Amino acid sequence: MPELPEVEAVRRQLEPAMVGTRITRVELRRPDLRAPFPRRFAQRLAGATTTQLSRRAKYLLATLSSGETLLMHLGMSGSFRVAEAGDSSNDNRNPHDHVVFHLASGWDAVFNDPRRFGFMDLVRTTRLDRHPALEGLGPEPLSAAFDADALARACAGKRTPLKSALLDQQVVAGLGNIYAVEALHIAGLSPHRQASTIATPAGAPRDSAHRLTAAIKQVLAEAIDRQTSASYRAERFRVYDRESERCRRPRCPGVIRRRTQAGRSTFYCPVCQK
DNA sequence: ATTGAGACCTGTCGGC
DNA sequence: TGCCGACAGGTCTCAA
Repeated sequence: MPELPEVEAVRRQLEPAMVGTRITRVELRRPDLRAPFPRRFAQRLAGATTTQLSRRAKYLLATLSSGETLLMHLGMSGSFRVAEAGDSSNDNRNPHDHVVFHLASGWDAVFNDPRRFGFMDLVRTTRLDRHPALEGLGPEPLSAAFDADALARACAGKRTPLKSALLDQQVVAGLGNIYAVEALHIAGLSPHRQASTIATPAGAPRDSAHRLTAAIKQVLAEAIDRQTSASYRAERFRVYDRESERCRRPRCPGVIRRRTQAGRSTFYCPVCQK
């Protein structure tokens, strides 16, 4: 599920239950996810209060009163639910509930992750930026730091397909397969063109870089709105998962195609994406 | 240095 | 109905 907008939705869901609240106890139901939990994970969290819950790219960061920060990634299948205390123990435990944060407020924050590609670590807050998971990340796509100049600079000289470049978290941090493909469709750019073609040889942005930057911001902002709005209409993608269906661009006669790029499915309209 | 392929896991879905 | 392969919204590692 989780690209940037979904992670942001999880953050907003967790925030009221966690922030300003003490973690009374942590239940670890297995020793690892993608990697082993850090040593004494549960003990180090117990008694700490979460002062802030923030997001960087697809990572969640819980700043703790203990001077440490809990760094979390949802992988492909990770999710949280906030449950009535006790609702996750007893017989109500779902399969793949791997971590339960018992909170002083009486809520439990339960982490569930069938595929276990998720990740959790505890880091000294002062050394957070030097954590390997975070230090290489590119700009936040919704921040002012991410503009056509930044995108063009990051793509200049890259021989990979444009879509692969968008999935590179050093180019822009937080896009995943769905929204990369959606943004390219909005911008009218082929996923297969070489990434460097959106920049001049000197690394300045071409018109395509401006369009792509705007499209990325638009698609992410819309997705965040949709996640948080009550009137959530499931599935409103332009191209993702729409192979053989009509292109949604007004008056475009194209039919959506699917091709595998770097092991991932790419969906695009061969008519209006150049 | 880049870039692509494979690996990590489990669940689900379509076809036979 | 049951089995089997393909595929899933992410990232890391390794070899060319």
